[in-house]
Amino acid sequence: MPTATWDRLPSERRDAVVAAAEAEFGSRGFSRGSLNVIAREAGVAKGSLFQYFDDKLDLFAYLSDLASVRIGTAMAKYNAPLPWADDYWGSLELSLGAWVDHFRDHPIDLAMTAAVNLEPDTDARVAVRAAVHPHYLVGLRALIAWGVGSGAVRPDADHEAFLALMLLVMPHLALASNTPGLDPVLGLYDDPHDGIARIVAVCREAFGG
Amino acid sequence: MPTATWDRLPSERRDAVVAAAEAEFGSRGFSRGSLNVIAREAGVAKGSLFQYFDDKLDLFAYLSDLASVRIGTAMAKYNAPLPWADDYWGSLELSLGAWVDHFRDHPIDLAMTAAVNLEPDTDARVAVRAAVHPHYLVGLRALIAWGVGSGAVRPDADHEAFLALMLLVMPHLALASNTPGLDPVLGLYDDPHDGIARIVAVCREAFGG
Amino acid sequence: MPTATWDRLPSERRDAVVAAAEAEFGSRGFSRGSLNVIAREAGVAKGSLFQYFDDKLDLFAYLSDLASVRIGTAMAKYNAPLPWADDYWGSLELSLGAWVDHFRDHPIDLAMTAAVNLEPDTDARVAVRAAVHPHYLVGLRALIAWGVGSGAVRPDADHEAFLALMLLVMPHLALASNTPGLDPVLGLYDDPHDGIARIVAVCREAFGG
Amino acid sequence: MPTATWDRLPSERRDAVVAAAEAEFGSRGFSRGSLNVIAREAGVAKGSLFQYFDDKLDLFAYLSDLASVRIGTAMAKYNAPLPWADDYWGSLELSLGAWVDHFRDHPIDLAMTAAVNLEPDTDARVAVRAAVHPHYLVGLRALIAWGVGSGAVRPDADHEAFLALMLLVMPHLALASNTPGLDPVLGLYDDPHDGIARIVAVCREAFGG
DNA sequence: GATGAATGAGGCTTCATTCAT
DNA sequence: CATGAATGAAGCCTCATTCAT
Repeated sequence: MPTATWDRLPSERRDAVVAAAEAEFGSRGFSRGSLNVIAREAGVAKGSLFQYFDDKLDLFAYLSDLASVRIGTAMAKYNAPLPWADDYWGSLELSLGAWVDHFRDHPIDLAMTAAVNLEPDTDARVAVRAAVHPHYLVGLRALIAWGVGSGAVRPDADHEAFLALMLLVMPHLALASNTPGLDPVLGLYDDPHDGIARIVAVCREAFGG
Repeated sequence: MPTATWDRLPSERRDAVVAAAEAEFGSRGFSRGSLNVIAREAGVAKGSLFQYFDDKLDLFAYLSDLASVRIGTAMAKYNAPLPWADDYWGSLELSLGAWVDHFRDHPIDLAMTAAVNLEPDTDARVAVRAAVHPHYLVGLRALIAWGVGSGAVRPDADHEAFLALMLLVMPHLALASNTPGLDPVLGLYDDPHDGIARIVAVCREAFGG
Repeated sequence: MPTATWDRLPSERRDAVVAAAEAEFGSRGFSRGSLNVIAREAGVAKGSLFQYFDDKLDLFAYLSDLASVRIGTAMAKYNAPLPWADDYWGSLELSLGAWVDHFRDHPIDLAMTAAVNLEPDTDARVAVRAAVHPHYLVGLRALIAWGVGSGAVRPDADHEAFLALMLLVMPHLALASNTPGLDPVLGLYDDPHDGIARIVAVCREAFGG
Repeated sequence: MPTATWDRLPSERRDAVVAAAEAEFGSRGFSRGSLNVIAREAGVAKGSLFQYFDDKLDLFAYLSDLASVRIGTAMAKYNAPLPWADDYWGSLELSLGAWVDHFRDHPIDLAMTAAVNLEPDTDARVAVRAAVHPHYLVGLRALIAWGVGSGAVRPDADHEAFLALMLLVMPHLALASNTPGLDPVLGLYDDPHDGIARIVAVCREAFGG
């Protein structure tokens, strides 16, 4: 989505734009975020942004993409050494714990996730999620496949429903564990790991062998 | 919340403002909705709106409140005649179907739900959810109690997790069934009722007797 | 086309906006004319212009309308005392002379006529001419009817072609008589009245009895 | 006019620039035409355009020149085989028909004609017409001379007025036949050839033998 | 208590031109 | 001689809010 010009840019310039845009969109969301502010903070002319990206949405989609790749990479690294074959549900619990910790430690990723999931403009929300969903789906399908392979997930369980559930739960987990007041029931903000354990237990009942 | 002036107003005037505001916010969302349009459609001076409400957000919060009462009442009416005792999971499926249909038929309620759940300003989001969650929780706790009472929900199941799940799923169901692109897995937008059936089946596996 | 707000405005404010807009559009044309400049020169907030007119084109169309009414009124006054019945072609010549003199004496009308006829943006040009043509046509049809009534114009002449010719010739006359270099043949800029006489003679040959 | 660099250029490069520029100005007009687009379509760096031409207007003037030569050549070719001596007015009608058709089939020539005739900047308009008028006049004087020679045009008719009329009518014919809304009387846009016939008939009455 | 005109900052986007490489 | 990134002024337009009447 960025233009060829963007790719040829010196990396300091790219970094300045990315940092300014993440800060702005992270704190004000997509539709309230301002390109004026981004350009000013990045020390870049307003017009330059339009040499790099088609429009505001294009820039935001690019940042969403960056964030989801970053998140995906981190999670892959967390997931790799886990004993999925031996203890699938335990591994899932550890993985979701790492997921929550990642967002605690990477406020920019948290902010971008919030911006993507909370965008109030319908069109923008749909567009941006369409860009991000595939990334999530790839990772989640693999995760479910491991469960099926190891026998921990019943072959006749509704795997797509499992997928849909995770797609709904994971962003919620990220946000609710790091923002007070979003989850009045499980207390995710105060102690995410207990809530995670209970959620995994539910999944095990529903989809386990 | 509305000023004293608002309460002293002739009810036709109040109704005109509410109708115009719901139509505008319902079709364009909160941030894109325009007070100019609302005033014009209500046949009221722009300045008058500011004698009734502190600002745009205040007006919107008032409408949110109206909507959650309206939604709660409608659902209570839907739920009352269902055979919860005889067929709990079937009733739950019917109830969620009615839930989705309600939002399909009441775009204003949909818009309010979207705005409440998608508010990008963290503080505002937390505050507005704090106001709305209790309404939901009351209804959902009752619903779960019926399940336990009828034996359909296992006594030793994690009832709080069930509650938390429903609190997450229901707004998602309302939005994803009525907005394209939010659910890439179950196809809720194209055929909500199939997705609902699968979700209920998952709950039954997880919490059923 | 102006809003109701415009009509309720104090006349000094209206006059200021009209004067600024005529100066700007007259000197720079429609598409190069700037609303920023107009607002600044009129001593009015940028946003106010949009309370008075739907958009830039709406404002320009209004000014065109004003100018054509002004021109039409002036011409009607010139035409009234002329001896159309006794000496049609002589009267036509005098009338066209007055037409040219009017634009010499009213540079704003000249500038607006230029702006309407020379607008380079196709859509704007079409829209603006559509607003102005009817005014011209009413006057010209009357003028031709007098010729037919007096017997000076042959009943079987192509009256519509006469009309089309006048519609083409008159703006050209106005511009070419008051701008050097537009008419390299008849010398309208140096001595409009000789050129007019020759044009009327052509019409007499073509449409006369 | 082009720089010396332009003349030293490989002809493919020149052709690419000319083709891209004609396409852009042809479809979007002078003021809305974009040098960015031209450079991109021509496969040439933006900066290069400024090594070939002083500025946007210089490039456009060059294209205008190309176009008027092209138009003149095309019309000479159309006119040559027509039976001017035997049927002057019929030939004129055919010639004007071909004129209109040429512009229908060559939108770039149409755009150039529009830009030349509609240039809103007074000085630029005068200058560019001064460059183009001589081309027209040579052709038109020849055309009128044929009429006089064949006896179709009265020797004592006002030949200069005929010339001036054609100079006014021909660009109008080109534009009005190919742009809706410019001619509300004769319907040139819908059926140019009927309008042309009526115009020629008028000329015949006015100047014919 | 109602009105509605005025405000003006701010929104996104375009583009001819420059100039260092 | 070609390149193309950077510029930044300027474009039109929106809108919540104020305040004098």
